[in-house]
Amino acid sequence: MLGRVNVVTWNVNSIRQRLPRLIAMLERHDPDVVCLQETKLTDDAFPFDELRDAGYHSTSYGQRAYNGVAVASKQPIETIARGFPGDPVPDEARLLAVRTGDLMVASVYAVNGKSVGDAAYEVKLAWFDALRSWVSTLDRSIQVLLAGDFNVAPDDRDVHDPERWRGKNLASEPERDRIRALEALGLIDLGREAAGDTTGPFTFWDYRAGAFHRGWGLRIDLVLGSAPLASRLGSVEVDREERKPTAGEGKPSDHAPVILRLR
DNA sequence: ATGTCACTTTACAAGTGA
Repeated sequence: MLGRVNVVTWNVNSIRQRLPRLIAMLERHDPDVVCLQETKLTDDAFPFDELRDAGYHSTSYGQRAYNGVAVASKQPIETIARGFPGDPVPDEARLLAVRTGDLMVASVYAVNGKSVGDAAYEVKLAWFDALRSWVSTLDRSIQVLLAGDFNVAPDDRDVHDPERWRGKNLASEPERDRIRALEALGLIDLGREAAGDTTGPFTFWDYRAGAFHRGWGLRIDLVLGSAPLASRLGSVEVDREERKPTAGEGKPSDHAPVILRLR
């Protein structure tokens, strides 16, 4: 008998800076599983003790200063993968896959790509191709979840101003093709599934230009589930309050937590 | 696009990445 399970994914943009807000988020949403991105610290500096005190096992795949992904869970965690074969930037900590409870969960932080035409953009596309190859090796007849910051707005409903973003990094067609390639393997965009044919909900607002205040958001934090997992879909919500400077101690991340509820 | 933030360093300002 499977119980209700809540999963949160959140790009915290430095777990050191965000720790008080992270602990408050855990108390607010009481998630069973949490996927974190941009922890920006090495494993030896990860706040395992603070998370344990909050009731969570946790596992980190980190690095100094940049990137870094982690998973926390109320259930014990078995690490499945740190990174994946063929990653064009293997020194960058961008994927941590685990087994916890009855789920296989990967915390994902995709290459940003900087801008279309930049060398980093080509790396981004190659990174997604390698990710696709790895996903193709997974048993997708079990409950698999890829959760994290994919740095791609899958279609025009996922950007505040489609014309302004047309062809730009985070919204370009080659990037969107990479998301569709993951969907072609049977993964389902649960955020879109839950939202239906509407705009948003957005998960990221640039720190600059007062983007949050002006509503200049993007939906780039995704929860992609295998069919057996999607069959348990309850809801997907964005905690946009958390993006506000006033929402907690210290400053907000530029990403809001995404809460996936499974039946 | 860019009114910011977080990181680093032959560091105490400036470059990088987002």
